[in-house]
Amino acid sequence: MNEQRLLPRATAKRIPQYYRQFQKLQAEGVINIMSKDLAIIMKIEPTTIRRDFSYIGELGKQRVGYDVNYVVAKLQSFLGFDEPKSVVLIGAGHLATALINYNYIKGNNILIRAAFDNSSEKVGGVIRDIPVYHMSDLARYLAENPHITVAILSAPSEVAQEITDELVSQGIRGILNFSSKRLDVPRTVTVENVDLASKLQTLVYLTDQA
Amino acid sequence: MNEQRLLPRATAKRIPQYYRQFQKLQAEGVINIMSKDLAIIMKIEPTTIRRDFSYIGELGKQRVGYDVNYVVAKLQSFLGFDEPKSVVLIGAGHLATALINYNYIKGNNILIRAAFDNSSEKVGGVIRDIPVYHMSDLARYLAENPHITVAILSAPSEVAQEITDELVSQGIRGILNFSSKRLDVPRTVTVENVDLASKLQTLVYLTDQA
DNA sequence: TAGATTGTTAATCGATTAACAATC
DNA sequence: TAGATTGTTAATCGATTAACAATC
Repeated sequence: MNEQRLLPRATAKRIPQYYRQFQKLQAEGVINIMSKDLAIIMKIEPTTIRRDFSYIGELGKQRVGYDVNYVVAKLQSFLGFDEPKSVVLIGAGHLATALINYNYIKGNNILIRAAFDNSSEKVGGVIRDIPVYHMSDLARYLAENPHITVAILSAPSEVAQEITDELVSQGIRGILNFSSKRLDVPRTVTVENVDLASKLQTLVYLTDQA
Repeated sequence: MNEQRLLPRATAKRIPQYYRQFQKLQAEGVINIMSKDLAIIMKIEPTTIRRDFSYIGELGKQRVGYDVNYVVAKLQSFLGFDEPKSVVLIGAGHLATALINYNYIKGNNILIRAAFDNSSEKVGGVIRDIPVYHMSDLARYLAENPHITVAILSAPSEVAQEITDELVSQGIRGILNFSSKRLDVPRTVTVENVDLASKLQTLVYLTDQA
C-alpha cells in the first residue's frame, strides 16, 4: 500500500526540469546531448545529472551521451505523463490567468479543466477556453470528475484552509498552494508551497548580502 | 569585499517566512509565542526554528518564548527592511498584476516602483498605482534610479536572457526569474528561480507517487 | 586500440534533529 | 525551588560531488 519513495526528493523535483529541457532539445532537433553540455544549459553539475538519471535507468551511452527522443519518452512514462493529467484551479484572478497561459505554452500533459471563483463577473465566463464555475459547484464537479486529484490553490489566504478541507474531502490528493498559509492536510495529501511574497523578500535579502 | 555568508542558505530562505509570520502574530495582538507553538503554525520543527533564530541572536527567553514585537523589530533590521527596498517589474501581464496585488496586501517594505512592457496597450497606463513604461525606457530608468538593485522578470522565456543582460549592465544585482530559462549572470548577481510549470509537474508526479 | 563518457562507489558537504546543559 | 523552555553540542540524515571502473 504505502509505496516506498523510489528516488530522493531532491531528484524528484528535478525530473520535471529535465523533462522540459529535453522536450525543448527535441523541438530544436538535437539528437544527442552529453551530461557535460546539459550541465551548462541547466546549471546543474554533470555528476548530479548522471546520478539523477541513473534512478530512472541506464539512459545514456558512453562516448555518445543521451539520445534525446529516448530520454523524452522515458521521462514521460516515468512521470506518468503518457496520458495527460487533469487539474482544477481554485481562484480565477490574475495569477490563475497567468498559470493558464503558462500551461498553454508548454507541451500539454497537464490539463487545467476548470477554474472556480466567487466573483459573479467571472463565473460563467472562460479564460482562454477554461470555464469558470462558482465555488459552490466545486464539490459537485469533483464528485463527477473523480479522476481529478490535483488542485491549484490561488485563493486568498483567509479561506485557504477552508477550501483545502473541502478539496481533501472531495478526493484531491495534491495541492499547489500559492497562499502564504501552510495548509493542514492528512499525510496522504501532497502539498507544494509557492510563497511568492517570501520568495521576493528572500531575494532582496540575499541580494544585499552578496 | 566578499562578505562571508553569515548564515546557511536554508536558514536565509526561512527568515522572511518567520518575519511574515511574526507580523501576522503582531497584527493579531499576540505578545509571546514559544517555538513549540510556532512550529505547529509554520510546520517547521521547533528545533529548526530555535537553531535558525540563534543565528540572529538570543531572541527568546526560557519559559516565556519569543516576544513578538521584539522579534519583528529584530528580523526587520536583520533583513535590512528598516527602510523599504525598491524593485522593478519586467513584464506587465497577468503574473505581474498578481504580484503587484500580492505586494499590496503585505506589510510594505518592498516597493514595486514601475513595470516595463512592450505592449502599446499597457504602456502609459498603471496597475494599481504602478506606472507601466516601455521596455525601451528601462535602461534610462535604472540609470536614473541607481538605488534599485532588484528586478522581477516575468517576461517570455525567449527574451529572458537578453533582458537579463541589460538589467545586469544597468546595475541590477538580484533577479526573481519566472521564466523557464536558467539565466547566465555574473557571480555577483543573485537569481531566484520560480519555475511554475515545473512546480506543477513535480506536484502531479509526487501526488501519483504517494 | 586509445580516449572519452557513462554509471556508481566513496567521500564530502550542508541541513536537520535529538539530546541536554543553561537558565529563567 | 521545580519545571519548562531556550540555545547549543553532537549525532544523524540526505544531497552533492570527486574519483574511478566499466565500456563504447
